[in-house]
Amino acid sequence: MIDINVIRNNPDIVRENIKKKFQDTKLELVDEVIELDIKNRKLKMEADGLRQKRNENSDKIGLLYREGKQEDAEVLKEEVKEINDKLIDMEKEEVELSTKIKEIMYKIPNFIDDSVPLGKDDAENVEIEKFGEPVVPDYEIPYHADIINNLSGLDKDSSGRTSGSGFYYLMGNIARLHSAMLSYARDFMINNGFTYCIPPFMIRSDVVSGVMSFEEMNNMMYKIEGEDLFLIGTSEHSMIGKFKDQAINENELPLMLTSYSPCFRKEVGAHGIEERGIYRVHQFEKQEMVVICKMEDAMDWYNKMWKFTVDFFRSLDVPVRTLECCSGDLADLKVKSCDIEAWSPRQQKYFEVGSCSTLGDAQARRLNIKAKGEGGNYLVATLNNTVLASPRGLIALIENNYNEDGSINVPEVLRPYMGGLEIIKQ
RNA sequence: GGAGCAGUACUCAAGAGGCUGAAGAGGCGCCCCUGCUAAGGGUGUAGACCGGGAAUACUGGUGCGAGGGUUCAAAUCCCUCCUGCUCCGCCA
Repeated sequence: MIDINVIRNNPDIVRENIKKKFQDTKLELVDEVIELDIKNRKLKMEADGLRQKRNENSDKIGLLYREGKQEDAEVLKEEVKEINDKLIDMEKEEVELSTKIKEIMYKIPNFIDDSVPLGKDDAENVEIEKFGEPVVPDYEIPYHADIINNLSGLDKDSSGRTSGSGFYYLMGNIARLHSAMLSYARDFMINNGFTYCIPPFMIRSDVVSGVMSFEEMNNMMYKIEGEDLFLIGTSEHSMIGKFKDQAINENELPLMLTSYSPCFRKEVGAHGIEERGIYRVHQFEKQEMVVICKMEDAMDWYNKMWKFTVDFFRSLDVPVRTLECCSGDLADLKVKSCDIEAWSPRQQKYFEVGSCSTLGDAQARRLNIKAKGEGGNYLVATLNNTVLASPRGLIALIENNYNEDGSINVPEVLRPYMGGLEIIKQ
């Protein structure tokens, strides 16, 4: 969500931004919202004038009553009644107009950063940098689900019976490895100065609509029946929602938070859930990082944040690369975003394990998150990034630490979390 | 889930239909005094959001947990909801 003042004063740069995102069908929204905005302000001026008159008269009525001039008061009462009659329709229109304006403003994409590569869709995302040698062993790496299965670490038959497709039972040392990774990810971020946080796993609809677009909401979020509650798709939702309608003391910025949560996603849309294994699932667990900072610091933080994830995976000896989201693939709220992809020696390509984004002040504007400074309040920037999402991260780890005999090496940093175990084998 | 109480500005808190944008205190700003000291006196300070305006001038509107309602007029009366506290019930 961008500032409507920009549309008032400089609609061309808004149009240009829409074009850069290949959303030409949204161009007409700019003119539409300009027109509605003019109407709205004109109406507000008129209505404010009437309200002023009403307030003045009401005060007078009070005075007249005290002076015992009942009759004069009655005359004024009638006058105010007339004003109120006029206001009924006007106020209804005010609500309609501002609702429409808000709807359109929600649809107009946030300004992308100048550095974002232009492109239509994910096919045009750009590899930025590789970290670590993408090793291809001279033996074949089986499909991740088969590796885990052979180590008695996965039971999808049972989860199918209890919960349907898209769920899993992780078992034994594999389950422990999954938890070890998450614990390590938590400590990794704590050691980098972040504050650990366990948020609510359900949030209300007003928070949901503040942190994501409408389509995302439909495709991702599970709603609790009979309640105004949704299961979170990522802890970013509750972590950003935490600050809804808050004015944070300027000297507390930047807020550096790392949160753990299970994540629930419907995965409706392009890919669906039909994939075998545990790559695309309805439920996973994630260690997330969230930063709230001043707008001018956002880009620095963005660059620090994706680097944390790279460092994290490198500390597990998993080769990764960063893939920058092109303009057309960038969600409407985002200023800039990149995926962290891990190397898959089986597929001999990289696959997504995390995503780092700066939303600028778009989320803050939607949710009314401000900083309290000396010169007044101002909107903050919000950023989020995955440290580790598992089972996806688990898959990366397993493939890259797979031995020809079917066993898996436990990376050194994880051994303290595994009771010293060095290798997982049959 | 049941019962009771409460939600006012940075904080505490008064207010119980109009004279309340909101007493008082703390805090904070400034000034003064001072050997009796984690001190005294004086004085000032009210936010936020949306409009008009070149404007940091001036000005209108909104606003006392949220949303409705009654009224010429609502922090104040009524309804619904949310949140917190206390008690009961239930339960990891």
